[in-house]
Amino acid sequence: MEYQEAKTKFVQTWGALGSQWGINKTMAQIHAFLMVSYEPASMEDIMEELQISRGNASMNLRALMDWGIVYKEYKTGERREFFTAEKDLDELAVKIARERSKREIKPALKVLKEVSSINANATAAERHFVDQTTKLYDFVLQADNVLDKITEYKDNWLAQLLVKFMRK
Amino acid sequence: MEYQEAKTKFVQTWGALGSQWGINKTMAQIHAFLMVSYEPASMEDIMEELQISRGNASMNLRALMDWGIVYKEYKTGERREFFTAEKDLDELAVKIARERSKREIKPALKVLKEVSSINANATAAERHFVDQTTKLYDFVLQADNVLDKITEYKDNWLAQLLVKFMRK
DNA sequence: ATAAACTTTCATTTTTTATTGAAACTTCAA
DNA sequence: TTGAAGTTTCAATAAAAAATGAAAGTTTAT
Repeated sequence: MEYQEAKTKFVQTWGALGSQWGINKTMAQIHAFLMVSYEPASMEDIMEELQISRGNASMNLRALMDWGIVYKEYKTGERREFFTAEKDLDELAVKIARERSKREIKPALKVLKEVSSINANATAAERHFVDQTTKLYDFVLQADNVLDKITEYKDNWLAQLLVKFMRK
Repeated sequence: MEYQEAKTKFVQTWGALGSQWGINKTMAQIHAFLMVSYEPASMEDIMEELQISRGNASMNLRALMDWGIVYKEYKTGERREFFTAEKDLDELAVKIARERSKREIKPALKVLKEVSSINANATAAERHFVDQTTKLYDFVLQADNVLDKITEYKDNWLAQLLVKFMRK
């Protein structure tokens, strides 16, 4: 396989993976492209490489910056803006985990708490509902806490986790 | 909040969450509904509760059974099939983790290995590409291994994980 | 202050994904 | 072995999500 072919394949695959995880395809592709770019890329570079429109590039770059996994860079004497991706994988994982916790897990917890706190124990079905949603609340809360703890380590959390589990 | 209202809210919320995680909305809603159903539900019950067509219900129930998180049940003397959800949350998490590893992580690893193994070190850009994709391969492989290890525990893996991390 | 160089926004269009529903299929009791 | 009761399939349709592109908005050098 040639370099160019490999690069395209990588970007496409990462994009497809993204869309299975609730991140839109282009957003994942831009990130993939920047991850393997040796130098910061301009918006033109990105549009060219991924064959996407200016608007699309602009919106997805903004989203990536909101997530904190892509940065703007300025080159002295250059009017244009350049972009780079967070390349440290531990840092990347931590940022993604935090963002998803904030956007998805926290709001879900709120709803779980609400629905599990209703006053309903007249019938067996009602008691079962309260019981199940309470368990789910506890479970998700605990999972979110583990995520928090893990991301506190930042550097090398994954390796540490593996060691811990190997030891068992 | 009343029982019925809470139930609907729970099903809707779980459905929305599902679609952010690459599981389609109806599939997640059916699962949520079955999770909090006191008794096994028939396809009619599900169609009625979620206001969906027979085909939709059938296809998504099949998918849930393929994932191993919904089971068919037969009642003696009843022609119809009934469905229940896996209600043990540890078991549920393990099954979902395994399924996604198989469907998404394993194929991604294969591509990462491919593209990181190309013979390309003529330019700095090429060397950077190989370097980055190799790191990514190692990282994802390690993450997948941790997932494997964790899910081996089955019962209570989450609590154990928390304990391990608290101790540190 | 101006205009060239560049970026952002958002109404419209395209693409992708999910849903419907009717026909085909299966199962079982009589 | 038939047909009623139920389930599955899949081509057609609908809904949702993403992408386009042109106009509006910024920034900066002169």
